[in-house]
Amino acid sequence: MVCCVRRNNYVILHRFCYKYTIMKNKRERLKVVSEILKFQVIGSQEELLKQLRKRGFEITQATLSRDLKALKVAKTPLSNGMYKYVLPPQIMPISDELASHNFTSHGAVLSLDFSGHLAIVKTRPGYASAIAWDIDNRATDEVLGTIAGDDTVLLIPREGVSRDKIIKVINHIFQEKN
Amino acid sequence: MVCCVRRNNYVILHRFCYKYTIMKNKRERLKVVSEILKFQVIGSQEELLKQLRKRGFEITQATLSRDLKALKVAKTPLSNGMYKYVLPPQIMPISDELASHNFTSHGAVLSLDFSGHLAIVKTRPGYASAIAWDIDNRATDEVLGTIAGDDTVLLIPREGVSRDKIIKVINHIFQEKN
DNA sequence: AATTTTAATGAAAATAAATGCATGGTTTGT
DNA sequence: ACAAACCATGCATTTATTTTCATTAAAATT
Repeated sequence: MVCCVRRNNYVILHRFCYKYTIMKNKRERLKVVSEILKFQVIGSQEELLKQLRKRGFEITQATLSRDLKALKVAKTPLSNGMYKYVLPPQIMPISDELASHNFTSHGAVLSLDFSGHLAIVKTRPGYASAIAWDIDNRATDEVLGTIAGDDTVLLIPREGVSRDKIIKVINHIFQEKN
Repeated sequence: MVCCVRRNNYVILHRFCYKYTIMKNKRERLKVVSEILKFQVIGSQEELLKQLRKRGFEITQATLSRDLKALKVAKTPLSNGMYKYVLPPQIMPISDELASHNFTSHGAVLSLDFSGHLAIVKTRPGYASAIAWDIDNRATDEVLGTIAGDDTVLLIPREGVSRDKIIKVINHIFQEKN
């Protein structure tokens, strides 16, 4: 940006337009890809492509393959025999814009408690299903399944998963900011 | 496993031999695959196959694909433009219980797993209630009750009912000819 | 011991994913 | 502004991976 100071108005305008037209598409697309993969179980590029089309991105599988490579997205097998594309753990910071779409990070999760090997997540009224869905999709390794009521989620940890681990995972998924 | 107590020595010996002859090959192979992936950058199954051949394992790429799936090995892009197969963070024991049973014939039932004395049935979205109803009505002897969410059924077995029994019953209920 | 089930596997078919090449805009340097 | 170097992308193709089908050995059941 600093370098723009040295340039004349024409060029600055030029670059401005550029950022607004071309690059934005790719960046935006990568962001959207991240968001989709963060919250959904996607097992193939074709599948992901459909999701992107829903959101107005008209690209081919070739481009998507390159995008996934750029994002370092890995394809991993799940316990249920399917596959899932997963984002790298730490590399992708969540932008504020994206975070704002994630209503769950706005305090919908109120508490987490345990009874025996079961966990109970309390949420704001009406949020339980949404929260449960997030848990299902983002903690598949630690959580066997969830059952949601209106403001309560029953969380069944996998065998051998400690309370601490559950706490950590829930915290990670629903932490206020990233 | 408890059931083995009831069996005679012949059977026990028989099973022992089995584990030692056949299974050992596969288990050994999976171990070796893990070892290789732990220390080398492997970018394709063919490449890994070569390493295995070096070590005396004569299998095809199809089998390797299955092995990698069983080990939950993910293929991830590297910064240098190549790919690498990576082991999952914590090496989890493979749920043979789950792997050995297919619920796909019914379509709506995706998986069955256990945590403590509870069982979790995963279904396609929206099917949980219907599945739970079927279970309630057709497995009254084995199942105390169920609670259904949207895509998850919490199944509470009666006291003294084994996991194996539950697996069999669920399989039986949702079996369909192809 | 005979019969039925289950598990592992290879071969081949079916999918899925990666890539070479070409094209059309973009940016940079002059 | 012009030329050269770039980047993002689609298309076609290649390469890679997954799955289906059939077979065989092994294990459970009767």
